[in-house]
Amino acid sequence: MSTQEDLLEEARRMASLLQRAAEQVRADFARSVGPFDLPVATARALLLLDAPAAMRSLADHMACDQSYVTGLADDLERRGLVTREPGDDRRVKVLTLTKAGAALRTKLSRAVAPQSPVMVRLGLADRVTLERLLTTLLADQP
Amino acid sequence: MSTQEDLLEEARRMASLLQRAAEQVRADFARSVGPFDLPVATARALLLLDAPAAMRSLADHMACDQSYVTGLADDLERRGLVTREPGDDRRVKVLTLTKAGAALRTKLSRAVAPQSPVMVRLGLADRVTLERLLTTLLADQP
DNA sequence: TATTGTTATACTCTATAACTATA
DNA sequence: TATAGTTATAGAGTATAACAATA
Repeated sequence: MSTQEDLLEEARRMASLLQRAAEQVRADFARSVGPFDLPVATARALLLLDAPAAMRSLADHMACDQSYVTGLADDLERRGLVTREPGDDRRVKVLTLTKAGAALRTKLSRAVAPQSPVMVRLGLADRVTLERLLTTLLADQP
Repeated sequence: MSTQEDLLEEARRMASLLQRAAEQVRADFARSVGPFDLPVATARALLLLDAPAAMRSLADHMACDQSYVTGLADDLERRGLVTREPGDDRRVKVLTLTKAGAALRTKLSRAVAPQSPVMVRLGLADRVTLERLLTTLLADQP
């Protein structure tokens, strides 16, 4: 009997499962976005632009650098999906969906969410449990 | 009643939690490997070389391209941790841990798993549940 | 003809640093 | 002084394509 080895093996298995689940989520999102001819990051930004938002705020929500958001905003603007206008504080630029942007965002959200493996493969009770476990796992993370 | 926006929001929240959990696992692995002065990918290869393996086989286990393994094998060999010798099929090169490689692999495996956040933050019952949910989520994946 | 491993190169994603214009 | 956004550049990580040796 080897309790220590069992624990190590369990840790390895859990780590692998979490990595694969995350990869599945990424791959599924990319697959859902594919038909829309949008870069994945651009699609993610579009979906987050539920309401008008400062670029800095979008960077926070995407957990990325502000300089990266500049490129995404360029792309969204080039495609006519957002406007980029000064806010009250004139350093800020507010991204607001155009009519076309809102329409595309709606189509995108209809394509993305229902096909998500988490929503398809797990029932409501399981999703609630999974959310609780992952939240515990991530508690007090920096 | 559940609107489209509610579904999207739930899917997004679950995706985010899974991404963050996976990132936590990666960060923890990197932190554990840190003191060993090995690149993360090299450390991962070292841990997988439990037994001698063809480079192609290692690429399969790491889910990466063969050309990438060439670089890892170069690194491991440079450090004196593996030998790289022709197999029966002389196209194949077999990676085998040296004495130093085996010793380092043992130390590494002891350092990596025990402080894993999954093991520390979740009790046994929760880990069993999480494993069941993730396995369901990943069932029948290509 | 197909496969292993190698090499050189290219690509994707994202961050860092320096800058400007406001505040 | 500090912050929002921009620009140019750099780096990590990994793949692609062409190739030689072997099957």
